[in-house]
Amino acid sequence: MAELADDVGFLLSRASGIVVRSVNAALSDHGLRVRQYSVLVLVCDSESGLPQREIAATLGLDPSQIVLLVDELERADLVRRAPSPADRRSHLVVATERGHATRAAAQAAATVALDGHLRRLTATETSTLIDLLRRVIDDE
Amino acid sequence: MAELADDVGFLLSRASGIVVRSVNAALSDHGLRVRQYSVLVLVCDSESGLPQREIAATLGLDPSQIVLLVDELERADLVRRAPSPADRRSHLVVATERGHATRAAAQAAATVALDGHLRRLTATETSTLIDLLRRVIDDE
DNA sequence: TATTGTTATACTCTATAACTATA
DNA sequence: TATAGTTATAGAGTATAACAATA
Repeated sequence: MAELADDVGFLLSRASGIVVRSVNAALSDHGLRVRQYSVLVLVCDSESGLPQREIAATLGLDPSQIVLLVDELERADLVRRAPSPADRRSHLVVATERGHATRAAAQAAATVALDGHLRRLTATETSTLIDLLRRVIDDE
Repeated sequence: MAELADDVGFLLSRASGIVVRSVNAALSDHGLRVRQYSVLVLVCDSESGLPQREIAATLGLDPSQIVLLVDELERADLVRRAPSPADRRSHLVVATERGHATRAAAQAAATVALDGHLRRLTATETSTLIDLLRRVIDDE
């Protein structure tokens, strides 16, 4: 990896920066940024809500960061903290009606923004990229 | 892209975060972080130094950010600002002897850290990843 | 007028440590 | 004693705007 243009680390952070920036711009119409959005998506896709610890693990963030993200989502009435029936220490983060609706609209906007950056890749190449990125991540 | 695990944006930022974190840890022995390091690499690989504007464009950063990065590298005696013969507004950032030596050692450390995350990918797959990332970036 | 480098500022993201209430 | 959530803080990264010197 002599050249910077061949450095996977550099390319990853550059690509990530570019994509995150434009997805953030697309999400701003919905009052979201990528981090809040990814929490919302996880919660919406869960059956009966998720404990914050699990959200943190899935997103690779520290649990203390989830607190603030959920605070913001709760303030916007997109999710709420429900008591966990099994463990009184734990909250289950559950999406509200408004949360589900916002997620759908936000996801549509995010997809458009993302697709703009993937338009030079075929569907097969995009799948390959996803597979390769997953294997880099799983390695952690 | 229903699932978060299939979202290229999420995967990119997650992979980038993981790799940057461990490359930063590897570079810390050399008093560098990835952003300073990437400036150093660019400067070392240039024939006769680079104007800051060009560094900014290549790295996708704002010129005002380059000022601080070059300040730090200069303070560590890894680069120096030389007057540009052609344009008195512009400085050419040039690597010092110490800069070249540090770059070599830092690059070796960064490569080890990076390879740790790529070990599940074949050489061909790594090349494919590089190609795909470049095409996502070029699209900007 | 436009461009290079610079300074300043504000905001977001990341990283830790410590605290509380429960288990 | 360990774990879930929380609070606090500091540092790094990102985004803009404005300015002086020079083109």
